[in-house]
Amino acid sequence: MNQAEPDTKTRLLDAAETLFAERGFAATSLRAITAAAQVNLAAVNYHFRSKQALLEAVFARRLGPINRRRLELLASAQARAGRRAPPLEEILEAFIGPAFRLRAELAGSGTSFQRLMGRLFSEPGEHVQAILKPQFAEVAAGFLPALERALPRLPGAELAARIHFMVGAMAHTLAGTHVMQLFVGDRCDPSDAEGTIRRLVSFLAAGLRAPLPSRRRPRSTRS
Amino acid sequence: MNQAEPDTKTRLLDAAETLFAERGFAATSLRAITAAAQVNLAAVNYHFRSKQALLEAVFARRLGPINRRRLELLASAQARAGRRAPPLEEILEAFIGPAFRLRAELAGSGTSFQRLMGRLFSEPGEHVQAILKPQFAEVAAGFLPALERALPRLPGAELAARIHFMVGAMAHTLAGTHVMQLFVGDRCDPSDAEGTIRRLVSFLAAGLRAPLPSRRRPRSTRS
DNA sequence: GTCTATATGGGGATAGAC
DNA sequence: GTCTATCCCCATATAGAC
Repeated sequence: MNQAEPDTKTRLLDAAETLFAERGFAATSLRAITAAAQVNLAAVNYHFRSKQALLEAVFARRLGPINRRRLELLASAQARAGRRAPPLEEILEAFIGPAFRLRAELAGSGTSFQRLMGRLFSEPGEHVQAILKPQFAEVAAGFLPALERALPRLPGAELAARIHFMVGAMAHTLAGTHVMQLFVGDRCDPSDAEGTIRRLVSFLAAGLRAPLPSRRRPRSTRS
Repeated sequence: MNQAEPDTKTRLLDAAETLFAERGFAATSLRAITAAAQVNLAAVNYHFRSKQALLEAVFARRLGPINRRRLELLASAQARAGRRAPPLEEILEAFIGPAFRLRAELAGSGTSFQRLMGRLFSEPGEHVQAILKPQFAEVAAGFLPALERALPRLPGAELAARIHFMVGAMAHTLAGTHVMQLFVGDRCDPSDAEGTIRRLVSFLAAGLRAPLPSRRRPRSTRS
């Protein structure tokens, strides 16, 4: 429990989290992880069964608390709203906030897990998907009805597409993009979690409330 | 030039495009690629120099035309608008459309490249970033001023953040997410490119025009 | 241009001493 | 729980015959 010298298992989790986030799962060798953790190579297969199981453990450690916090915040927003639907902004804040506040709460390693989580959404591979499915099924069951109530006039297919966009914006921001430095320069401060959350909530709320797209664009812009 | 039997180089590009999109770069072996292309293993190092160079060739083949089309569409929108700024929706359509119309234009392999491009935005690794930088610098130079003119009252830092969100939504949609099937079921038809473009433009235009987030939320939602 | 064969290194996983 | 040593497979890349 001494923070100066965590035990082997924790050191492995920390190192794996960082390296998986930086290089991706397939490109990270167990040798690199054990070297970074200053642990023997065989320790991975003793404490975890395999590289795959190590990845699962990395996620299990963080994702549970995040999703619990999400549902807590949603529940308290619903309690405040009484019988009516909570405001869209509060629903979004409940979903987004816990993920982005990791960095502040965990100091060093919060950043890595944010990046890892962001990347994972667009990562292929069935093992990865298998990790996330049960975790997200629970939050989906809570947030989907809330969003439907907050946006009662939005058709289901449209809501589905917009949730898709929303997750994309969030995941990309969590991943801490690289390419976009070209567009935006360094005017974004990624360590300003509260500012990022406010901006994201404002952007997404407006997008989710957007008027339905017309079936044909008003002015002909044929490609 | 016979489409029934493309030459070895093209077969390799096609197979690499598909497999990189499905499994990621590091997780795809040259053996898998040559097997899928029904080509000898050594052909990769004859036609391209290395695995890395093969990836670059896969991108060079598609990204150039897409970005050229983007700038053409932007230019024609600007021509229609005369001295005024083109409508935001037309700018977005010019940026988004060409990427999503790949699928229709290329039949089979368009889908793979869309997925690959979407994933690449959040992928780490300097080689990958090095591929995209020069390509995107050009489109950024065209679109950034156009967006600034279309959103004259938006502060620069805010615009930067929102472009970030925009790219995330687009990349995630291109990647053809997996996890989100839980949220949305199968109510999204990914083959409906025009529908997706319309929805994305509508969502993003509203998000980009969103009111500035207040520095403190009106109602206290402390975490 | 295309093949076989191989060089060379790194990967995950494990056995068994301590 | 931790270490050394090693098994065994697969990776990229190349050499050289055809």
